[in-house]
Amino acid sequence: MPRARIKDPLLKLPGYVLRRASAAALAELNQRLARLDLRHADVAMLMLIESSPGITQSQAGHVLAIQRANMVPFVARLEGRGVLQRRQVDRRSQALDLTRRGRMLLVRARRVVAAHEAALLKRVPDRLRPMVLPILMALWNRDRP
Amino acid sequence: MPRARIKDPLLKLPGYVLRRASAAALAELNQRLARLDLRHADVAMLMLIESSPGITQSQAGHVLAIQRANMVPFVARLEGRGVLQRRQVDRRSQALDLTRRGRMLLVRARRVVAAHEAALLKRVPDRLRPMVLPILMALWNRDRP
DNA sequence: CACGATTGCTATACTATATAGCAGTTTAGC
DNA sequence: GCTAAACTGCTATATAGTATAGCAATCGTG
Repeated sequence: MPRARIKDPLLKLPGYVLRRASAAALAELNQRLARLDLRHADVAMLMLIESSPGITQSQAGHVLAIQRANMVPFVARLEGRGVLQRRQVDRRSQALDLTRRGRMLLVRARRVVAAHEAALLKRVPDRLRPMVLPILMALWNRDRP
Repeated sequence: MPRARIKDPLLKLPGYVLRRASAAALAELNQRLARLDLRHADVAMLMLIESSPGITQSQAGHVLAIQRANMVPFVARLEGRGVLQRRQVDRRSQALDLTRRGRMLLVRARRVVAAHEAALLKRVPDRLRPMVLPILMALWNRDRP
């Protein structure tokens, strides 16, 4: 006989469920991206640079909430991989651009991300689906784009 | 003149916003808990043990998604702090129980968590609020409790 | 022009999470 | 009952993500 089923007393706490949902989704996404040898943050960066070519390193860090210090090895890795290149915009700022290779990789990465996002949304009942993004944005406290 | 405002092209992706919202909420909670010298995982553990006294270490790890290997220093720290105690239930399993000190700390921690959760929900417009938990549970893929 | 703010960087540290393997123990199937 | 499989706690180790402090050079503004 299996021991009495343990109940998770935290399931009523939105903050807790938010964390668990995020962790699960992130792990899933990273697994999907593994075959492109990418992590979720890489794709976020590529998409951001594509959207704002020539964005500076510090601006990118600001948008993605990556600290200056952590941007250094992060960008260096992507540059070393040949998916982005840095360009001196003045004598302290580095502008970032996708390389041809980066753009091609991004095409594939975007497909993976799209599949992931679709899978996520599909778990939500139809009637609730339109509320997903507004609620997440509100929880993020980022209603103003 | 300020450079053209950079737009975050990821704001339409629920998975991305989920991650950002989770990270922001978690940082906020940990800050609130700092004055009790607790982290979010500590409180989760305390609440779980309170809800299921005598739960074994491995069961607790299973519910909270903490791996066996990582449970060891985690539980040791809480035990060293005198908020929980371990009890040998058979010759391999450790049952966990709150100490008196643990129960008293939990009372205060729960107030902090409640304030945090309330603050989270308050950011969501009234009409959407009832959908928060169902949506997060669905995204977690954990509809079945 | 001078001062404060910004940028990229190094070094470092801490948290969270993950894997592999081990010894002892319990459970389940035969 | 005995053996094989599964489980438990543990050590050791590795990686990812995040955080702080401080530095030198540079830029923007008053």
